[in-house]
Amino acid sequence: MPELPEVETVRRGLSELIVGRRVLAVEALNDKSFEYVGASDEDLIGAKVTEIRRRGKVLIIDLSSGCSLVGHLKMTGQMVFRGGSDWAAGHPTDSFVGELPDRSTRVMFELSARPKEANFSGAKLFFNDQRKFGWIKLMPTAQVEDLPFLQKMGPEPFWETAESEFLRNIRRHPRSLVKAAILDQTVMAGIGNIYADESLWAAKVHPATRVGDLSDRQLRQIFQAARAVMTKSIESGGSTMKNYIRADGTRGDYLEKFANVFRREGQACRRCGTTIEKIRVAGRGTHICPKCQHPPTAKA
DNA sequence: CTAGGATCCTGTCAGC
DNA sequence: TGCTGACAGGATCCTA
Repeated sequence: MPELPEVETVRRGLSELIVGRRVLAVEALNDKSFEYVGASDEDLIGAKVTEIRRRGKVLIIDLSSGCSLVGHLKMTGQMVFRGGSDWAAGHPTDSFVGELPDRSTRVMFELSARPKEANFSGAKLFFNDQRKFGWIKLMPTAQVEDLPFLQKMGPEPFWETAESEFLRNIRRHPRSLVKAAILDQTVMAGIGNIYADESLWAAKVHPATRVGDLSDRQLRQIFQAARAVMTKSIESGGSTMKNYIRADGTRGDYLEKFANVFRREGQACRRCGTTIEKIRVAGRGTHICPKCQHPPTAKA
């Protein structure tokens, strides 16, 4: 699930809540969810959280020990903080608000009080992940950038050079379907299934179009749309506990606030009124307006 | 080298 | 009700 805007929301939330705290204890309830890479518990227990960074969909929690906790939420990961103020972000589920740990909890961190924190009664950070695809690795901070996945990663959408890098990278996949190409993290960092569909709808490009059949102008429009929709999502706060629970107590969906096509099949296109369809492209569920987004066989 | 499909895992939902 | 298969906000590994 979590794509760039959601991971950024996690980063901002955790920055407020855990920077300055020390790690008192860690418990991995699923071995594959927590891995030591050239580091041990000695690099974790007692270390203070100094900064929290993000690269694409990867979260990087720097510690005073010279090591970092590097995490990927994949499809169903979420971070939940409990202690004083409660907070949660990532893939929205009832684990945002239920008692923890629960059956989706994979790793738990016990954290210290901050200086001058009044009435401290414990602080815990939970990494929950229903499908167990996500992971957290403890490793030396200096080695984080050498992770193959980060080495190959394309530009952040907000970098100055992002548009030209995106164009150069995506042109290396002329036979790919454009949806598959923009989901490729080596082309551009941070896009996932939601923002891929939203970007292509905004750029009026059909997701099954081959990259080689698109003009530079169309590719630029896709890039601009992706950056715009992700910016808007970050500003609206991604998916957090706060917007998961409606005022009346029922469960809401933060997509309601900005999605034009994603999970809107059967509803009217906000641009032309045509019924949104759900199809399958590049092995992923894909939402389109069949009128705005011309099929690949038609001349664009 | 690129492109496409299977795969990792749990949970839910539609259809029989 | 109970079973079965499809599918899910991701990325890697394997094959052609």
